[in-house]
Amino acid sequence: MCNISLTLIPPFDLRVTALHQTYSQSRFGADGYLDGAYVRALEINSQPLLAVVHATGTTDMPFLSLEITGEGVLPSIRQSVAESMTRMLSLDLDLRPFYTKVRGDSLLHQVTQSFYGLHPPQTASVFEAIVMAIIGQQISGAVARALRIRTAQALGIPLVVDGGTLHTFPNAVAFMNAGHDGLRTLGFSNRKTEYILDIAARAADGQFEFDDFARLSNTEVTARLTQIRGVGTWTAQWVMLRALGRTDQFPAGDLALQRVISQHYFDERPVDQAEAAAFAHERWGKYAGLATTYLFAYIRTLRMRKAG
DNA sequence: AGCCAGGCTCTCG
DNA sequence: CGAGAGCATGGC
Repeated sequence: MCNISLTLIPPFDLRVTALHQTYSQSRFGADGYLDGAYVRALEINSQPLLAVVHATGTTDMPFLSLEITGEGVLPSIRQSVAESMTRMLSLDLDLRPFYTKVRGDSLLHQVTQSFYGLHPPQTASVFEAIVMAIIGQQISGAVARALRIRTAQALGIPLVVDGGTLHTFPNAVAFMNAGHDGLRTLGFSNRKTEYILDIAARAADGQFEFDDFARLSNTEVTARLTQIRGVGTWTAQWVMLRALGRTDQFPAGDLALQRVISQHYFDERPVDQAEAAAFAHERWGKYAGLATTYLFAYIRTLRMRKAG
């Protein structure tokens, strides 16, 4: 199987980007960072496969190559896998204007140095982003991570890698087959179970295609997504950040973001959603979504420091 | 033990 | 309209 080379805009650090996707684990559901490679279990045209991305060179001048493994993988899908990886690793995104913008920012300048070359990783589908966001609603990061892993392991298609296993993100039919009881057993609340089953039905109905969202403005996407039960502004913004690459989105309703803003820019004085939104857009402008990614990278290091 | 987590919906003044 | 209850479960 020959490799495909992927073009990108530097700086790009594969390790930092992949570990952001895996919550610093070697394996997290469908994503892995193994032996220096980003590994992702994908289902393309009902075909389970592994996409493996290797990097050589430096962060400022990296070279990426894509390898595809799986049984009976037809050469004809190689191009779609390459496009998925390009999108999921935000390879076409230029970080430099953002770095320039935050040069004078007391917190973000430091964070962008620590995570230099972090491109905001994306989900494989809009459906995946919606479900992942709903899982994360209200509950702590630890609970959300446990639930996400449990869900992938129970409902995704297993693919063996390096003696371990990665699972594809469960498709809509897998959620529907699990049904109400199956999802409750995994630890979803009654409400979230209902939301996700409805969303799975919509996904199976073809309502979450990338192409349909691509031509919609942020406002239009928000309007469309928040019509769905279980999806509020916060969730819609996360979907835009995680699946649609809208790097201007700032989920100001997010408690963790409000806290970090309060601590670093308001001398611990609590800020509410409106204040956080006004601050973020005034300070980071159209890069507020990139600021979100980096702030969460930073927030996660705080938690790990606490735990470890 | 009890309270809070990377929200959202529904209900009730 | 705004305020408040309830939700699942892991960690402190």
